[in-house]
Amino acid sequence: MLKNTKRLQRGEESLSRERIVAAAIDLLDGGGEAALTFRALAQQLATGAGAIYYHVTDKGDLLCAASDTIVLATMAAAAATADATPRQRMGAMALGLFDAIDTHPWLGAALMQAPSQMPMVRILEALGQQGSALGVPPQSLWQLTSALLHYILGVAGQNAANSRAAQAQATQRETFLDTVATAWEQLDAEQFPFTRGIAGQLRAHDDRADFLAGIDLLLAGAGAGAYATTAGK
Amino acid sequence: MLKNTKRLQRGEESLSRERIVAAAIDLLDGGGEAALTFRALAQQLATGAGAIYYHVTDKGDLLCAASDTIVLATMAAAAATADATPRQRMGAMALGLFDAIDTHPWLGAALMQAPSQMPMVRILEALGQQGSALGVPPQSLWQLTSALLHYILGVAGQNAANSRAAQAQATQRETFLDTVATAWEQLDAEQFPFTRGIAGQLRAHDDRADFLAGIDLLLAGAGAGAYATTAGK
DNA sequence: ACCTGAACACCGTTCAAGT
DNA sequence: ACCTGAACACCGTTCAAGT
Repeated sequence: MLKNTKRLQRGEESLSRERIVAAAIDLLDGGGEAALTFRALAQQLATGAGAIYYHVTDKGDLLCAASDTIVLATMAAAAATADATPRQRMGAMALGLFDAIDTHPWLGAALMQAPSQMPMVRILEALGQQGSALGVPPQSLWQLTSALLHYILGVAGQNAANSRAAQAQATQRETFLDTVATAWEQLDAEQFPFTRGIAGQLRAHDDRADFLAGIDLLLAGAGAGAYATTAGK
Repeated sequence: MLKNTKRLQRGEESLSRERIVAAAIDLLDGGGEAALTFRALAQQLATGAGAIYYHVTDKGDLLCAASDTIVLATMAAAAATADATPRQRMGAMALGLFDAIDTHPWLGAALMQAPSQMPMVRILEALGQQGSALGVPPQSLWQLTSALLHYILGVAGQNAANSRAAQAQATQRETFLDTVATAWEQLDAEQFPFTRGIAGQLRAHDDRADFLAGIDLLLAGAGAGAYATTAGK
């Protein structure tokens, strides 16, 4: 069904919010946040820059819609894990988000910019549901979920910044962290003994494992271990 | 001692990194991140936009220097607290950062953008030193400090985004959160039962207290309570 | 050495005009 | 209703030219 008066080529679809969001994700994945431009988007969609505003309010709206597409898929996949305890599903969600941000680094910054919008609400909802199922008492649920959310957001932002920095230097994430570690090791010994000491761990560490360790810390602190006897480690 | 050939008015100082950073902080405090512009900065300093680049590498460098000025003062104040346990000093640092970000909302986003730069390193160092003093075993220190750092960063970013959003709507932070809570209450009951349920708590909650609760969760999870018998609550 | 300010290469967003 | 694309009001950064 054609919505355009203009004759469309075979396989060509009329402009729509979904097509715009899909093209936006392509641009973001390809070249990071800087690559998402209304002009670039218009070119990719073979239309004018102004046409996009007919389907999208804002650049913020666009970023939010792009984020939501990915978050929706990620959370649905994690929630659907069969034969899993609430604790395991919670881990799957956290890990799913971590990986999603790893493959779409722009997602980290996008989530930070709209903390009360749909994508974050979806995450909050999923964490809250698993927390309830875990048996965390209602009075503690707010603090636990918001702490988890803040933590996830912090990791997201950090990863986004790191991959942005790595991209700016045209190096891999790994060699970028190595540069940072070396810089830390050359800090003043009097002022920065601790940072100098852990620089090596920065080089060796496993982002994913550390991320999960933080989630464990929060859940353990909330006493989740007490309710979840079958918690996966 | 004048560095300029040009005759300077009484009280006028030649351009310097410190003067530029101070002016940048003024602009940021006055109008948020959007207000920091090389043109605005040049005007405030009665100079040309290009002159600033003689003292500052980048806009990123400028933001980093501005952040560091505030973080340095904040951490020094918290570390200097007399008659305090390491645990209390840790709380003072976290709270000091929270308040600093509250009065300088742009700081939240700025810290997120440069996670391995000086301002964040200063925070890492301070947390690590207190963690050591607390008696946290060296093997656990990396995970604890990086989890704390991520968490603080997440809260920082969230606060920054909230105050940006409130400013965009020209309302107070409080009425902005009220708007969000109302939106959450109108979400689909089937899909978002948890979020609907805690919307009220979003309205009533105390940011500062929740922030501290998260820190407590992490420290408790790390077993810090075991080493710190005199931990302040 | 330090500063000037015009110029460059971009942005997001708007809007008269078209179909 | 939907699209076009020029125009507007900005950006950060550079650089020849000045002192």
